[in-house]
Formats: sequence, C-alpha cells, structure tokens
Amino acid sequence: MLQAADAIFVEHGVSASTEEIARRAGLGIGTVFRHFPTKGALLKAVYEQRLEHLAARAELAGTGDAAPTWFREFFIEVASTSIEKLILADALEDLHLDADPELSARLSSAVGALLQRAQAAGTVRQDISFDDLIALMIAAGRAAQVTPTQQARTHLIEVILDGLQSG
Amino acid sequence: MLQAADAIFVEHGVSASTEEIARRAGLGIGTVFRHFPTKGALLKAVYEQRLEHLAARAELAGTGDAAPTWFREFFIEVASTSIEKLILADALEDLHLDADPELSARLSSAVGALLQRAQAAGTVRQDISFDDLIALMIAAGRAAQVTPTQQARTHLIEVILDGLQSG
Amino acid sequence: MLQAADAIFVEHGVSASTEEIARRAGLGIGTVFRHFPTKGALLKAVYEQRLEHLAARAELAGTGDAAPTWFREFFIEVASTSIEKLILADALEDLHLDADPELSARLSSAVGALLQRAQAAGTVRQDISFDDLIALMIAAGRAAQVTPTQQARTHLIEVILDGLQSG
Amino acid sequence: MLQAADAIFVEHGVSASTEEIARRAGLGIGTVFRHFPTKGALLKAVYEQRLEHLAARAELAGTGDAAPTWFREFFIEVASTSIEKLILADALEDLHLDADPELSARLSSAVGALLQRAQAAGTVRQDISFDDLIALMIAAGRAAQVTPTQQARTHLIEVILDGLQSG
DNA sequence: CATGAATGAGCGTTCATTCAT
DNA sequence: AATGAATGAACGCTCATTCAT
Repeated sequence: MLQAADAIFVEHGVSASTEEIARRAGLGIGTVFRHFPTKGALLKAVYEQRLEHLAARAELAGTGDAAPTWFREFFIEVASTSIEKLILADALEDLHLDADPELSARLSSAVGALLQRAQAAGTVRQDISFDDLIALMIAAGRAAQVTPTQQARTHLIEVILDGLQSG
Repeated sequence: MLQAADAIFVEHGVSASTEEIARRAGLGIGTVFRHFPTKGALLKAVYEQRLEHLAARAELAGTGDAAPTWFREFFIEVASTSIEKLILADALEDLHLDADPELSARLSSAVGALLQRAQAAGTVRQDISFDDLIALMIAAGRAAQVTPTQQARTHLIEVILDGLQSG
Repeated sequence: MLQAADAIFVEHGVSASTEEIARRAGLGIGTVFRHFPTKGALLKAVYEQRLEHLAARAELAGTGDAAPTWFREFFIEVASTSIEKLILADALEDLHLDADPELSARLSSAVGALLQRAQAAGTVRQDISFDDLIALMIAAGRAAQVTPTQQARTHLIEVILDGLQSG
Repeated sequence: MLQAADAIFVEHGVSASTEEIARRAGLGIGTVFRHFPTKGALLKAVYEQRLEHLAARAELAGTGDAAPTWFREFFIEVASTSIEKLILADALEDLHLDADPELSARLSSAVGALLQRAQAAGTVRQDISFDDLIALMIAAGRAAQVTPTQQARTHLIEVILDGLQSG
C-alpha cells in the first residue's frame, strides 16, 4: 500500500486522489483510510519510508572500506534513484507535519558522518554543510530527471560532484 | 492580471483557486475566464511571461561587455529567480502543455550564444552541452527551492558553478 | 431555499443531507454552499428564521388590546404551528453555534413582555420564568404533534394552559 | 452490551458510531453485529429495554398503597427519565420501526390502570383519556429535554401536573 | 465586455455492514 | 462464537467552468 502510494505520488504528484492510490493497491477506499486516518498521514508515511531507505543506504556506505570513490558512488547512486521525489517534504510542510524526529536524527547522523569522512579525505570541500549536501543531492536528482540518456545523467552528476570537491 | 496570478501562484502554490486570483486582480471570476479559457491557459501565460523575462535577460547578457563574471551572474540570477518558475513548469508538465515553441526557440538561441561565449572565455568547461547547461540551471533552481536562506541558496549555486568551470 | 431547508429538516430531521435540500429547492449542491458556507450555517439560518417569525408574532400579540384571552390565543397558535421543530436548537448546540444575540434579545424581550402582562393580568402564575414558558410551548407543540385530531390537540394545550394559570 | 449502547446513545446521540459502542462494551465490532443484525435493531433493543423498565415501574406503582402522591411521583419519574428515551423514539420513528406490540400492550395496560385509579382518587381530572396522558407524558419529557437544570425540570413537570389535576 | 450566481464532478472522510480467519 | 480488516455508498465541501444579465 505504501508502495502504491509512492508510485502514484511520483506519477501524478502529491495531489493525486486517494481513490487512485486505493485502486492501484487493489484495495477499497475505506481500507486506505483505515490504515492512514488522513491523506496527510499517508503522505508522511511514504516520506518516512523514503528517509528510511536513504538512512539505510547511508549507514551501509559509512561502514564500507576506504576506497577513495565511495562518497562519489554513494552520491551518484542516491541522485540516480531519484530522492528528488522529496517534493513530498514540501507537501508535508504545507500540512505543518514533520517527519518522525528519531528518523530524521538517524538520517542526519548517518549522512553527516559520511560527509565528515569525505571532508576529512579531501573528497568534499570544507564549506559544505549537511543541508547543503542534501540540497545538492536533490538538485542532482532533478538534473538526472530531465536528462534522457544514462551517459548524460552520469556526466551531470559528476559535474556537480566536481563542484563539491573543488575549492 | 498576469501579475496577480503570478503572485498568487507563488504565495499559495499552483493549486490556489482562480477566484483568489480574480479577487487579487480586482476582477470578477468571469472576466478571468473570458481572457483565459481554462486555468491551464492562465498557468501557461504566467509561465511564458517568465520565460519572456528570462529570454530578455539572456539577450541582454549576451550583448554585455566582457567582464569575466557576467556568466556567473547570469546563472545565479536565473537559478535564484526560477524557484517559483519550476513550480509552474511541473504543473504545466502535468497538464501536458508546452510553452510557445517560438518563445522556447528564442530562449534557446539566446542561452546557447551565452554558453558559447562563456566556453570561449574559459568560464565554462568544454564538455558541457546546451542541454547540460539547461539541466544544471534547473538543478540549481531546485537546490535553491529546497533551501531556506538566500545566503545558502547563493552558496549552493556557486558550488554548481564551480563544477561547471572546473576540469 | 431557507424554506426548502426548513421543510427537509422537519421531514427528515437535522441529519438530512444537504443534497436533498438542494434537490428540493431545485438548485445545484454548489449553490447551497455558495450561500451558506457550511451545513451548520444553513441550520443556523433556518433556526433564526423561525425565531424571527416567533418574535414577530409575539410583538404583534403584545400590541393587541386587553382581551382576557389574548395570551391563551397566542400560546395555542404558537404550539399548534409547531415551534417544536426547535430541535434545530439542539443541533446548533452540538455545533457550538449560537443564534444571533440581537435576535435572541428581541425574542426574549417580546415574549418576556407578553409573559409579564399575562402574569399581571393573572392569566399566568407568578412562578413561571421566561425559559419555563418557552419550554412549555415546545412541550405543548410536541403533545400536539403526537395527537391525531384537532380537538384532542386543543384539549391538551388547554390542559397545559390550565397548569400555567393554576396555583 | 445494551447498557453500553444505551450509555453511548445518551452521551453522543443516536448518530454515535457502532464502533464506539463496541469499544465501550469491550467487544469487537463484528460481535455487536452478530447479536443485532443492523444498527436499527440495536436501537430498538435499547428502546424496548427502557419501555421494559417503564412498564415494570408502572406495574409497581399500580400495586402500591394509596398515598395521595403516588401518581404525581410516577409522572415526575417517567417524565424525568424519558429525556433520553425520546431521542430513541424519534430515531425509531425515522426508521419506521415499532416496539414489540406485546410490550406496548403491557405498558398500556399498566399505565391505563394507573390512570383509572388516579381519576377515581381525584388526582387527575375526568376529561383525560389514556392517549391524552401519554401525550402529556411525552410533552413533559420534551419540556424536560430542553431544560438544563433538574430543579427547573421538576418545576415544569409539576406545572403540567397541576393542569392535569385542575378543572 | 464584465460580472458573479449557478453548476456538478470530484475529493477527503465516515461508518454501517460483511466475511474470512 | 468472536474478531476486526475490508468495503463502498454517502456526506460535507471545493472549485473550474458556464452563461444569463
């Protein structure tokens, strides 16, 4: 059901009807509302599931060995798989809802650790904050989204990565 | 009236009601629909007005003197001001509407000329195509969109610009 | 439209759907909501229209001559014409809405004056308050509602009136 | 379970959800519907349980000693406690359901006997029929329903009782 | 031309009712 | 027998769109 909602939100935007989501999930409309009492709650759940994935991936990257390319690989992977859909975050903001603080903290800490290691290794310049990094990942995802070939996509992401390293 | 619509779309998002726009413009709802037969048409008109401005700015930048920073300034300006434009672009995409081709062509040619001059001047690396540049502008705009302070926004755009130049 | 709403509320209770009211009024559902932004507002308007009628009737009765039967006649008339439908008041209470204070005051003052005159004339015993009188009118209306013949109805109302006078 | 339903109906009105009742009764929603196939059936059962009590009380009053106040006490008690019963009666009427005829008959006979005794004792005037008495009980209940304090309620009922006796 | 009342499809949400476990 | 997840009709309400004035 979360998967159906995620897919529909990606396809038709946040304003897609809950009925559409129910149909995609093969469920009655009432069933969706039984599990998520409002549409906002569903939105939030989808969003948090994404943060979940992102955190898991970041934690995994953090435990990897010291190959000089791991940060680059992580960044490319994240941007390619379109975290861009964090539009959800905007919608949540409109609804005055926040993601689960614990989850946010976990994500911050995992990605923050990654960033520190990368900065220590000289892969990322010093004047980049955690929020900067997140924003650039989203930006890279967006660039990838409007670009038709895989080759061009990777190229763009590397351009941004070069900016992250330079200076 | 376009100004009223633009302002309302920026303030309340694309889903703001047409009635709200009419009220802001000091007009009756019927009058708005007399000029733009659907809400999509109004959206498109607002979007095209923005492209209009962008094209004019690009053409102006193209004719400017050879100060080494003009490309950087143009890029920053575009990315900063396209925050709201992007919302419109997404909405139009949903509606399967495209901006006027003639206008698009005019914009392309102006920005293309800019790119060539910047590459000739060494401000932009050689392996950047026109499409790459557009994608990075969109990306930079998106990064700006998710960033709350003006200072952080400018910082991010400059990181991307560094990537555009490096190499 | 208020008339349609009134009729429907009487027939099907306060929980009748707004759509039903629109249908009865020969209007689209949107039109009803254009005039009364919520169902509660419609309920309130219907209720106030009733208070309006009641106040007008009370004011009229107050200006009449001193025939010894005028209070009795007023009471019978009011009870017969079913103010009982003040069930609306209950619904309003549920919604935490109050009737327009000015109107309430006007009604209180008109009926209050009537009550004072009747008590001065000895038609109504002294230990009856304004609220008591209203409650007894509602009660008499309810008695009338469950009684099939006009003769029996009048009889019941007169029994209650006798109670109002005795003592 | 009937007690839970009764309590919930009194607290939240007839439109309270069946789920709420199940929760109060400490049961699953399915269990409630296993015992009462529709919500109307549950409503009816609660109503009949109240009539049950009423009949029992009437029968008891009928066998009591000859204290001159027993009719008055019975009437007050019935009117005071039928506040909530009336809500149910209205709801049943909406659903075109009637209480069990046997029960109704039992109630009628008990109350009819009471009336005869009261008239013989001079507590109730002669021109009151059984239907009149029922209508006045309903009316008194309704008066009580719209009256906030217990003291005022009792006062109103006594006014009606005075009417019943006078003449 | 401008207006705004009227319209009704569509959305979020609730709740009586069913049925597989 | 008891359960509660699933269902979908129905409701209150919004808003793009139309059209008589």
